[in-house]
Amino acid sequence: MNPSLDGTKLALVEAAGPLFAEHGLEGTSIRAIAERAKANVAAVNYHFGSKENLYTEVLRHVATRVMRRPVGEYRAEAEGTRSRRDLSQLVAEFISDWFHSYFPPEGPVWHARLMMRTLLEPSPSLQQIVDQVFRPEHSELEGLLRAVCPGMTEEQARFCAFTLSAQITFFIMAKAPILLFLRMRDYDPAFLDSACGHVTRVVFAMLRDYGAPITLPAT
Amino acid sequence: MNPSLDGTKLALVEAAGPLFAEHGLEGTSIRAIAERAKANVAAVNYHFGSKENLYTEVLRHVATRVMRRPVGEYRAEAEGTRSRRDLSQLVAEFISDWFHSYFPPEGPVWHARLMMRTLLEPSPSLQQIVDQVFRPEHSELEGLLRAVCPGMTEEQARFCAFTLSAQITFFIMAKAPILLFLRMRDYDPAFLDSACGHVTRVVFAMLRDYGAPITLPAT
DNA sequence: GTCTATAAACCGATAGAC
DNA sequence: GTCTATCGGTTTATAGAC
Repeated sequence: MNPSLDGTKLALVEAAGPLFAEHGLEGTSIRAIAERAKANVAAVNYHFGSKENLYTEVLRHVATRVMRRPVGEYRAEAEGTRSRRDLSQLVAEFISDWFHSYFPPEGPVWHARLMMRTLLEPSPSLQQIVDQVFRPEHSELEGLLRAVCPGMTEEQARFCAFTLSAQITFFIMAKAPILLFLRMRDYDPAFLDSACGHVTRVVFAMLRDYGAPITLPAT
Repeated sequence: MNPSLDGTKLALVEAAGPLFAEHGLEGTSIRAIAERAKANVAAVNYHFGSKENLYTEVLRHVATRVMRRPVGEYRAEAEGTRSRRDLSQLVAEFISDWFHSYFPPEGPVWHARLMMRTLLEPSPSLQQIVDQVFRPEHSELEGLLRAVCPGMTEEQARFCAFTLSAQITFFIMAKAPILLFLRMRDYDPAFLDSACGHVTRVVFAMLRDYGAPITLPAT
């Protein structure tokens, strides 16, 4: 997507990602980034001009590359499905896929955390991120919801999408206190399955309340 | 609650609150706090020993003073209520009170933002905050849910409480992008009413799905 | 393009006068 | 308890050799 990311630039972006996600823009030093990228202290300023520019580049990198399987596919499938059973299955699959895409069995979850942090913290490129990432994705999500539940108004679909986003956002952002609260070391697969099951159940109850012809499939 | 907060100490705590909420612990300098509090640069270290201690003190101040009407009152009332209509009314009132307590018509909303930031960012006193603030409050909330919906297991009540927290958390944390997304300047009362109405509807659908004998009261 | 060296500013914390 | 002055450390950013 962005061929101008050569070796060092790419290394800097990939080193900065997890650091920004964990410590924020102000809490991450150029030195820490350079050290992690095995690059020189001056590399960031040479390649990006400033730390803020690098932050923007990292967000662009995350947004254009590593997002989950497109929501639009589910929406298209939902629009062509009539059977109550198939529609229910489709929604359940979407929620599960979507939930677990933020908690891969292995690998870093800093993409999600960085996105979440960008939501919370005013960043130099927030307007850009909203327009280029959140708006299109949210639009697809609303389309999926309205395909499943044709009776919903636009505003209701928007709020339902918020409810969906809120659930996953919460488990990502509040991970540290949740773990302390539950006296756990890390989210284990069993907990994630329970959480995903609860979210699915809540979303089904919500959509059914709004008139969707769906029933929670037996596990 | 804490009588040892005299003039200057109180001024420092009240000056630091909004700054910590907006810029975080690392992003807020002692000098900025002192300037806002019209105090000397050395005042923070003199009165609190360190910036981190001040942060903890601010959180304690927020937690012990400005939180909403205690959840325990609702729980106690719910445990003594049998009528389906009264129980429904009680739950609806609780959700509305609780939602709107985070969006007062006037006055600062930095309390909520600071709490949210504490959720996101590892702070020196997170364990303390979890034990002293989140755990008791969550316990009361779970109690309320189980009083309304006696069939729920402990784990189910915990997840339902998470769902409740997630909804409000989302509207606070993601406020900036939501406003950009909706092309609004600020949450207006009409939007907040719609949002609260949606949250109420979702929670009712969820609790009914878990077996609670409640019905959404007509507005 | 990569490195060293360093400038210029800022930070938290403290010593000491008042 | 409040203030000034300052220390020691870190930050971003840059100048200049290679």
